[in-house]
Amino acid sequence: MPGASPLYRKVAADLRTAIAAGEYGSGERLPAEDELARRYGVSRGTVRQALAALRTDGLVTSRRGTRRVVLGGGTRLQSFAELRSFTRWARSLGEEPGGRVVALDPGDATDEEASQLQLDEGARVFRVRRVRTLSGTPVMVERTTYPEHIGELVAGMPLDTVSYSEQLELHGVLFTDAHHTIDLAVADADDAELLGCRAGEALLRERRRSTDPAGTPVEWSQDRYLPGTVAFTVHNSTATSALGRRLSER
Amino acid sequence: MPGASPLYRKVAADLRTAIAAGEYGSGERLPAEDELARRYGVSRGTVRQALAALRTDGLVTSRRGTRRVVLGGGTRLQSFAELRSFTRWARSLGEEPGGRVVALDPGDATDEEASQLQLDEGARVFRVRRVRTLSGTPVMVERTTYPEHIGELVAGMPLDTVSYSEQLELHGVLFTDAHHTIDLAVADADDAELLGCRAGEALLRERRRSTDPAGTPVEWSQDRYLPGTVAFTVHNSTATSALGRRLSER
DNA sequence: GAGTGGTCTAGACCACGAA
DNA sequence: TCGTGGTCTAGACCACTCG
Repeated sequence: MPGASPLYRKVAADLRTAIAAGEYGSGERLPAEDELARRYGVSRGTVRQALAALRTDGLVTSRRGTRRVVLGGGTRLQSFAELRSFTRWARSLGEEPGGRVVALDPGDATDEEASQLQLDEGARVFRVRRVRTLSGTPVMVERTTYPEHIGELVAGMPLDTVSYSEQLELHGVLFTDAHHTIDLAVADADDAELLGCRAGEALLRERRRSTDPAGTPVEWSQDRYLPGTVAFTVHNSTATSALGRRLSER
Repeated sequence: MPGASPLYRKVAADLRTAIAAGEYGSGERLPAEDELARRYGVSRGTVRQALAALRTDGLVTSRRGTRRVVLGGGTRLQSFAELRSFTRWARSLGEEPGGRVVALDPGDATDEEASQLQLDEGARVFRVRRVRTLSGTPVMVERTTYPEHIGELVAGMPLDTVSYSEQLELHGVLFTDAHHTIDLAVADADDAELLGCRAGEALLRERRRSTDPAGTPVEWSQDRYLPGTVAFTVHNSTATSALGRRLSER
């Protein structure tokens, strides 16, 4: 029946806009599932699929016995694509993303790189270091390690490529899962120079391991943000818990 | 049919232990859905519900056309309860959780508190400030604001109560959703004294707004961790995106 | 072309919340 | 008690991957 995108996505999108438009205000109750099913001319299962998406976004509650309630206040969450790509994220904010490649070198995988990318120790990898800017202001230093076959694609791109992500997707490299770790790091001399801060100053660090649909690691990245430029937001609930906390390893 | 917990949870639990036991190693393919359905004597829908849970935990991939693949390496994610409660989290690590109440006062809600807890400005709230320790070592300062009716419960508890969460649950206060924001904060004089660090030093900050099943805010908390003690981990994918990134407000 | 996961339907029963 | 969401079933068709 559906042409482009699944039915439940359309229902979800419609509900999202309805909520955004204030049709269902914060704290109000959503129509019952049966009612929505009738209204959209789909089965209850499809409605539930749509509502599950709103649920994990933290847009609505859900509990047995009562209609769903619209939750207010939450920060807008980002699509996976926006989250993974600095460029897309910046654009979605209306900011002008930029970047400058500081270094792009092949090398042999360190222990950590090998482990994160599931390569043999000493396997060939490509490392890219970039300063990322928002409307001209440096906000982040990005150190990414790619496995050889992907790194070669990156190395073949013009140095002023703004978004490697988008280019890699055009080459058929898909990113579908990512595991993030967020903590603090201390700016080293390089960071300090690139970001215009003092060495020794604390930075917000995000380490990220991305995998493709088959579960093969395609990227291992360490991003260091200047304090006060970004914050990370997470929604979770008893039903969906994507967040964790762990002791820092030393 | 089942008494205590839904069927799909049991299936999910079983698959989780099988994976943990190495029955399906990292990178290996899981049995097909139909096969699992037969094996567990449930319908395919139920198996899919179980697998969806493993999916959002980042334990397995999924894409059309191929069997699911077991993902390796990811840090173990925590249950919602472990995540929300410092006490439970510490216990799950085998550490001894501790805390010392520094201040417990009623007061009038500030603008931010009123907005986060969806109260009228100037409404009565309770504020608790605590130092949290892991096996005796201070790692975090917690500043929590409760709406009046919950704060009164907290105020009625013994000062050496280790876990307010657990006590509140016994009083029927349920936490089901939370929205977290993670960024940096600078230690003020109080933080410095309580944590034994220098004032002005950077701390890892987590701000958290928790709501009950009806969507009513029950807690607004700001936790500041000593650098190097904890890191936050998030898994997300094209299918489930609970993570966001946003510009810091100033 | 066979195998597999993604989507969708129709109907059933249960557990919980609120009146 | 009744409305509602949670769970479960059985079956169908499609879209994609891979040999």
